[in-house]
Amino acid sequence: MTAVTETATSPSSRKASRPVRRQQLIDATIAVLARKGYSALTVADVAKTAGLSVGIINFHFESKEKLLAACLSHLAEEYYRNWHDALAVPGASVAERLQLIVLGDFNDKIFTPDKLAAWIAFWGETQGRPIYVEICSAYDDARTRAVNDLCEKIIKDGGYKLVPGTVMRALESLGDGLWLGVAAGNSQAKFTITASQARQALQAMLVSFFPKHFQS
Amino acid sequence: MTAVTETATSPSSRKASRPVRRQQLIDATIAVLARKGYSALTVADVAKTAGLSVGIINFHFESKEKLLAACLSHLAEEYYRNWHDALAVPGASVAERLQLIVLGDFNDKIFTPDKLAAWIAFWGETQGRPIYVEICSAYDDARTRAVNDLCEKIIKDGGYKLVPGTVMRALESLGDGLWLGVAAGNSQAKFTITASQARQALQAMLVSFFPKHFQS
Amino acid sequence: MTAVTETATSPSSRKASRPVRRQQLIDATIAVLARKGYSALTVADVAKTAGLSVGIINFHFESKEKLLAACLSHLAEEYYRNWHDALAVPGASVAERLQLIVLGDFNDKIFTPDKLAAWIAFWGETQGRPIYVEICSAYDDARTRAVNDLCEKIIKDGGYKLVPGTVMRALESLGDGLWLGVAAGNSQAKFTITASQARQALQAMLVSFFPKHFQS
Amino acid sequence: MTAVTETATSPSSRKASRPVRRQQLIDATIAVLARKGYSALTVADVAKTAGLSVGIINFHFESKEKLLAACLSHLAEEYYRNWHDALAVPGASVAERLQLIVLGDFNDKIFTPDKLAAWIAFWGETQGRPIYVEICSAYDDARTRAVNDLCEKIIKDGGYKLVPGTVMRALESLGDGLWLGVAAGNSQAKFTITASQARQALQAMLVSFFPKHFQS
DNA sequence: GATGAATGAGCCTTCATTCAT
DNA sequence: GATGAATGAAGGCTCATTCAT
Repeated sequence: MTAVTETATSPSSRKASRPVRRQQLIDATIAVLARKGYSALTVADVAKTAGLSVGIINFHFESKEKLLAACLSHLAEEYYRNWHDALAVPGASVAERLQLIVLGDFNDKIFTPDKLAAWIAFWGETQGRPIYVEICSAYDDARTRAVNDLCEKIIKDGGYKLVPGTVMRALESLGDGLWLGVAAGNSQAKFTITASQARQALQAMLVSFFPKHFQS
Repeated sequence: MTAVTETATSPSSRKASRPVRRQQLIDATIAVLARKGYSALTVADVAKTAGLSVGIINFHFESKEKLLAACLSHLAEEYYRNWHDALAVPGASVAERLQLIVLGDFNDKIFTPDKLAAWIAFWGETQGRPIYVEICSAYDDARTRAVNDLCEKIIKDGGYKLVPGTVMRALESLGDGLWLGVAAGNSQAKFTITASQARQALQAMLVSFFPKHFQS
Repeated sequence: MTAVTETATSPSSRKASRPVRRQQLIDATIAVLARKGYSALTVADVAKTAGLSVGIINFHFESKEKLLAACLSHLAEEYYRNWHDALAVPGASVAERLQLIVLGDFNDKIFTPDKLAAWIAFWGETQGRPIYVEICSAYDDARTRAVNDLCEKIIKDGGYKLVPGTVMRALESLGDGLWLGVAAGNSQAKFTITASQARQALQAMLVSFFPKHFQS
Repeated sequence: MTAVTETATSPSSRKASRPVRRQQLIDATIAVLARKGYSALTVADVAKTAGLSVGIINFHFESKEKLLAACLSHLAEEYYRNWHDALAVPGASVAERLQLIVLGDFNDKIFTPDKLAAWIAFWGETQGRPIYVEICSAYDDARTRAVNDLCEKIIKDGGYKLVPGTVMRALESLGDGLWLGVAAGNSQAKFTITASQARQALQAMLVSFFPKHFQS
């Protein structure tokens, strides 16, 4: 029962299935992005990291550009699924849901040093690359709306004197800023933020905004 | 009395002084960073934007790498001076000082679309480029300490049940996240943040954390 | 009696005989040569045009180079057979034979847009590829000698004041030039040559050189 | 009077004028085309042949493709000027003009082994490269018309029973075919055509078509 | 026999840097 | 000081060839 039947398309086999190879290359891209940043990433790096040859990238992605776009899409979708699944918990109160969605950004699945660094790398390249904005915007809108809804309900429920949009924006931006801060801390030491400090900051904000719903 | 002392250092004069040329090139770098992003920036772009020849860059900065480092240093120092000068206002209360330092990040001097975009571009390239972290860290430490001090004093003064470090981190990260959000909004439209919304979010947080010191 | 002997060698059968597969690939090569030219031809193109996989080419021809050589050999031999068979007509006069051999170059069998284009493509790659010259030279020599013989006989027979070699060269070169001209006309429009105009030019030359043997 | 003042922009000077560099690179392209053929030509070859670095090609021509197009344009224009200037001889009869234009294709200026080979290389790549056809067609039309006019006049003048278009086509195609034949002879030996034999063939054709105007 | 994913050498192109003018 | 043509290393992409299936 506990045995896991490995599929025939393990990454190391000479002929892996298309999706497997693509994922393998996307993972390698994230790793290289984290190690060298966007501007210094080369397809040779990615191929080497994946343990494959350079030609394979254009074979599976047509171009470096499309590999990167696919990588961002992957991250965006994974991020989306993470908070979306969190909301699916049955029987959770509105406040619990808000906490789940907001603090869920620091889950082990998506909150890894490499993925964080990859996200920042993409953010930095948004200028002059409208495609990256496009890739994210649909997912982002859904997220923004979801958080806004929860804030609205809690505000009404608690009779808080707060503007939902402002609170939503504050929570979301704080999350982004903390990711940035944590990511900066990966490379060096002094005065940077740890994941648990990040969660505390977020929690403090929830408590502060909605004292009737959250306790430190 | 009739002599125009600025003449020799006008950017358009054929023989401008070193500092003037350097500033001219740094400004052009910021503009290109905003227009094309870090990875697509070329020295030819910068030179053209500055209305100068390519050769001049290596003459004044030795290399592209050093030009970019100088550009980041310029941004970091300008940012530093902005909040540091804000604190120098005589006779301001602690709460007023905190507000000044936190909302001062949205001053017209440093909060311009191009400079914002340039900052994001540099953040994205922090990975594998320790120099960029080094350039900022001294300034950042001072800032972190300054905000932390103010939070400590306000917490003590108001008897708030809050951990200064956590509040400091929340305020600073929110600021970063809002910059990110505003920058993203420069390129596209839906659901993004404006500068005034950013200030409101920051203000809401201050009010929420320190209700005795701040009112919406 | 009811057995269909051809079945096993139909091009579409999974296991076609070697000669059939080779011919299929040579035909595809001619088609690609005509569509894209020599320098842009890829084995993937050829394979796709033939409806086969890339691997099959090296299996049947060892290399791209050898496929192309085989293709040229095929064209050269087909061309050779075309005029050689024409000469085999029994009871034809010398003049008739010359006309058959010279105008036979415009027969439907060998004078097709694709084959013409393929020939021109090979001519263009003669430089630095002695093999192509070698492939053709044996066939060419035979042809040259045959046409020269016929010219000699007609000149002697008609008492013309002409040098056989010069006439032979003129006729053969005119043929080549007309092929070139017709091929050029395949891709565009204005002022180019049609097959019937080509035949007229050749005929006009025969009439002009040998008025006693040919009439327009 | 005999002293030739070399201009300041000799090809070997570090900063030659744009036209000089371009011509230098076009000449090198012709040489490489003749040595290796179209498909094997690399920009590294061209640069090396010109004694310059690879980067210079894209600097002066943007791309390999445009270098080749410029090369063909150069050949086409040079060819055009050659016969056009030949027609400018004052006091020449119509027959003399036809001879000048037709045999002028074998002038030392344009009839060199390298240029011949380059022409053939381009002819071979006409398929799928409409640009090459476009480059030549305007020049070609003018030429076709000029030869046609001369044929018309001679036919009328001599009362020949010939169709001008057919004669024109025969002369022009013979010229093309002879170029092809001579070019083939550059690389090998047996039974190929020399320049003088080519001129004889052309002359024989003129004599044959227009016996009252030309004598062998 | 046949397939097509995988490999990697080779080529075009870009661009930071140099240096003669 | 300033210019911009020239250099050449580095990187992305193509594609002939291989080989596990």
